[in-house]
Amino acid sequence: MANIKDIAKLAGVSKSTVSRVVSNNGFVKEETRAKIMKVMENLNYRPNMFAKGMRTNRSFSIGILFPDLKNPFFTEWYSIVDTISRERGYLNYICVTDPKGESEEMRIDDLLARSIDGIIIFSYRKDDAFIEKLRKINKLTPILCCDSMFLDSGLSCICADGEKGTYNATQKLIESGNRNIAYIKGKDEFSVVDNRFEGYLKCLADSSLKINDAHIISANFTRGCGYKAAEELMEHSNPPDAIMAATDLMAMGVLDYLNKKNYHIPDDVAVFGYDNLVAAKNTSPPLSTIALPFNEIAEKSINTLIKLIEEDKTDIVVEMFDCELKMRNTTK
Amino acid sequence: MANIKDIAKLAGVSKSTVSRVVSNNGFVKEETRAKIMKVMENLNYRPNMFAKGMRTNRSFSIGILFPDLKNPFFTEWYSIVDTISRERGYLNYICVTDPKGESEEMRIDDLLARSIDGIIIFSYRKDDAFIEKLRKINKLTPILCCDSMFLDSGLSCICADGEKGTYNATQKLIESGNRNIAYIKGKDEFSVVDNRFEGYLKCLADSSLKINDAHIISANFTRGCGYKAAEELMEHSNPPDAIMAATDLMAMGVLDYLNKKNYHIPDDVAVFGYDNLVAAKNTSPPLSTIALPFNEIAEKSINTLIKLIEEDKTDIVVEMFDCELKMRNTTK
DNA sequence: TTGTACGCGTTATCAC
DNA sequence: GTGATAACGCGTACAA
Repeated sequence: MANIKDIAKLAGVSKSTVSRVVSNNGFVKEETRAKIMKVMENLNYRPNMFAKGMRTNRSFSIGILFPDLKNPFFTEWYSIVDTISRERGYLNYICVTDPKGESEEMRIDDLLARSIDGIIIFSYRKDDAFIEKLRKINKLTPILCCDSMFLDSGLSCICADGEKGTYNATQKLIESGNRNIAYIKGKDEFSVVDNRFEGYLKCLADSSLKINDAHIISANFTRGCGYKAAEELMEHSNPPDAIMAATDLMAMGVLDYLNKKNYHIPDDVAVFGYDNLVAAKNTSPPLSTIALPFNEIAEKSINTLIKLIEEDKTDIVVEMFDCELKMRNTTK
Repeated sequence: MANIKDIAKLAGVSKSTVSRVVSNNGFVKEETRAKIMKVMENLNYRPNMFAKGMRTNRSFSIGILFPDLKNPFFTEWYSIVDTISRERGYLNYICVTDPKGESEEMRIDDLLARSIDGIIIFSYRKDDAFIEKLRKINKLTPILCCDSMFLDSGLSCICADGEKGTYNATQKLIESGNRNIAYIKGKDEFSVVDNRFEGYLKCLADSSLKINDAHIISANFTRGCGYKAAEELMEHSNPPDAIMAATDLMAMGVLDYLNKKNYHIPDDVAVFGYDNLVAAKNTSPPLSTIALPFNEIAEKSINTLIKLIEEDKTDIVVEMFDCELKMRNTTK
């Protein structure tokens, strides 16, 4: 691949002049610039990132940690993020972390060893030692968290207000006459969406409805788990008249069960999901759910990280986005 | 951060000796080695990847190009690939390419500028100029293609035998008495799965069934497109008694339509998908489909690329995996 | 407005 | 076994 010296020779100038054109700083005569640009075009010149990085200590690489790529949320989110990073000259390392075990910290070390410019992290973990490590790293390499569980950790964080969203959804169910509202939450060790559950609890309390422990189930985020949770709920001596799930995927499992058992939705049982997956429009019946402002969150995440990288490395940015209720046919 | 010179000074040796210890090649007296190791430990020394890369032209990074992350196939595939690359000391850049436009070539240039060690590519494109460019790059930087469309392009390729898989599925439908088998293929400009279509054509020909042009629809890989295609097929004066789709996602759209119009599946119309998505088990009724050997393909892809990188850079490896029919309830 | 010269942290090639 | 030294491609004072 052509280097800056080749360009200089062909354009009949010195490499410093080429460098000035490439990095767009310093004065270059318009004519010279045009000529150099043309040669670069012809040779399809790209600056060597190693050499550049050695001088500037910047890699224009970002590390992104996902705990689980199978969740459609991440891919949706990443499609947007990748577009923006490319536009701004960055490329992303994608690391899939294992929620069990130490792989998160190891992946972070791998990334750091490659002198990445910043890190975006979706995580299951939140123990103090881990947070402390992140905070330390953040002093040199900006970290952006995308889980509400990091809200008060002294780290930058862009996420959706799952508590408020769930609160509003619960309220909607209550307004429609539901009084026995069950909730399928995530397993305790994966506390990513715990704040959603908080919204449910808070709304019941505010509405003076009693919280029935038998109506709260922990499941593992899969459709199958949603199915089983619904089974457990509906076979209970006092079955609920509405089921909320912390994710659409689990809500779809609930629908699978209810449909199979010929329950009438929403009259026998109402169902509320969370995420507004594309697939949620096509369930039978179409799923009422809580929509995150996907695009805004994705755009804000990457733009914020790049801002932190390029401007104020040690700033802490925290922003929460409101969710929106999508009332479809699983609610009255 | 400490560099090799600091270590050398503190250990009272030259940086060449430190380098020999770090990269573990060349002879160093055990005593000297121990002393150097200790100093490195104390200063928490990490080699600078920029300088190292500049010298060796190796980044231990791999670039992966996906045309569309929303297809669950990719995420499934990548989860496996990422695990293996980490084990072998690599990290992956993930680029989402835009099927329309030149973004593929630009992303490849971006990757090359970062001196990635190898490229894995899933692509929509296959024009001669593009292939030629890839072939040229492949002389220096190993490229592995994961689409059957690259089979005869002189590039390394690991993929599933979509032609044979579709041939077998078509045969199965014919054996069950279906005679009017429609096929929903991809748009012509996105020829990724054309070989699947070939299998359909070949089987019809081998079975002396007439190919009805009105029963062949090009659609755009979404669920909605599958729906519309089914609508077009079923409203035709001579509707089919079976519909095959090039992907499960489109087949699911077909089911959406047929269910809505209260067709009886599979008696009125049989349906066959392709991909064996996790979701295909949960459609109503559960979708008969063609399963790719996911894990094997994923493992083989990354291991092959790393082999090409580390051993025989210019070798060409081609391997095709057989598919397996999953007969569920959308077929007789 | 442009060119010269040097250094960034490594590894590789010598010579000792 | 070890050390000096030359690259690798780029950015940037400083000189012209």
